Amino acid sequence: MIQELKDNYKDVFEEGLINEINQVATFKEIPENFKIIEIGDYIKSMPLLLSGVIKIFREDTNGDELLLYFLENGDTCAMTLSCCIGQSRSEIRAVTETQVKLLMIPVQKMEEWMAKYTSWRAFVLNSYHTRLNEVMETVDSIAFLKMDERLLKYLKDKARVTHINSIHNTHQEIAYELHTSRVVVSRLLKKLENMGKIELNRNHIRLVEL
Amino acid sequence: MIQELKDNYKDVFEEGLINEINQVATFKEIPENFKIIEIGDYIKSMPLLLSGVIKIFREDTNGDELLLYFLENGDTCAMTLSCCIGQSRSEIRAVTETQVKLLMIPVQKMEEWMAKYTSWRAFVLNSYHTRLNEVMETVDSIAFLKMDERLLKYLKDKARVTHINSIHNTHQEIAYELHTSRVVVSRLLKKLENMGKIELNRNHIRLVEL
DNA sequence: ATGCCACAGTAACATAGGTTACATTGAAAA
DNA sequence: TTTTCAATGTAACCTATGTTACTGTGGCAT
Repeated sequence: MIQELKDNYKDVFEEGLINEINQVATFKEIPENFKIIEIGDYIKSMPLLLSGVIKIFREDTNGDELLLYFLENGDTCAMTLSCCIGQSRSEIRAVTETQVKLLMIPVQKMEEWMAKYTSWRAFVLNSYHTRLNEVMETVDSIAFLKMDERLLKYLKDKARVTHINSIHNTHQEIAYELHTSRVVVSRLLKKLENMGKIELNRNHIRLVEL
Repeated sequence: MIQELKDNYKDVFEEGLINEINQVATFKEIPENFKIIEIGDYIKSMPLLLSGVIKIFREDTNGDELLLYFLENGDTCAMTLSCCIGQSRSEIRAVTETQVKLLMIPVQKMEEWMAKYTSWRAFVLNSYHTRLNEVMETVDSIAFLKMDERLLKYLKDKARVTHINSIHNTHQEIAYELHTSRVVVSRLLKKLENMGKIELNRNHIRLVEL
């Protein structure tokens, strides 16, 4: 029995389902900063996150990208869910933020379990619900917040999901994820530092308050 | 038997399900510009759209609002779906754009059918998939497009869902839906008119090309 | 016909954020 | 230690969009 599966999902799935997952799922360990899914990919199996953090990106036709949200332990990517079901291509890119452990579940099992297990149906629907809310929160950020507020939110979100009070990123990387420019990020970070909200160091940023 | 139910869903749902829907659903006819769901509402039954167009809005804490997307014939609001299931409050506002006809389905039936009917499961999952993609398209618009491009896209989307080549809105109303100001909308509409893409008239705008 | 008023046009200005260019600095490599 | 270079700081400028304020106008009500 895969230990993380039992630890993370024993209160979510009934025992029979956990056993089935244990039998058919493939365990994978993937290093930090690794591209798991690219836009346009066909999805053959559904990932279930056991540990670590995954970043989900959206990209436009010019290659500009934007961070949509983070996936944490216990999450699954609803985008991938619907790609599995709908036989359609991925609309997003998934990149590991930290080292991750995950289970890959064959698509046909997904369908089978939808009919068979109440807990699986609840899980799938709940994943969609969570993801939908997450994308809407992203809409809120872009539509209603100014760049300095978005930047601070980004830093706090990143600290939350990684459980580290310190962000190890260059300004350029942050700029890509927020779809702005390095100069703007540097400018606003300095402003946040002057306000006493963060401390700037080379290659990492410390949040003063969480 | 509700005629629109049969007409719209005979290829989507198996006959038994259509009969069940016909028995338990309540038929409603609602006039144009009517608020169906407000942010914070508890949802007791799930709406199924038979005809007409519904607008879905997001709002921030200052009361600023933003159009997320339109619902058309055959759609259901996935937000509502997940509110039903998760017992949570609505995160969005729903307003009729045209007169609409819809069926209200009790929540407990939804759950029951998830176990019983393959076609219902497919429908629910497909709704989530579509809605998720729609919100992501909204993210794209806000993140990657300039206001004049967003404006033109808005006009085209509205023309598409209403099947009318002419938009009957004041500049102020458009400004609210795009979360910008009336002056900006007027300015950019004039620019689009000069480019030959639209024709401006009092209280309505005609799209030259679709 | 006349007055009223919501709607639209437009100028002038303010500001956030994007762009270019260059200086400074910390840390790793030689 | 010295060199090197990615990372950061910062000034100066540009553009899109938001804001304020005022004008013009079509159509309805009296």
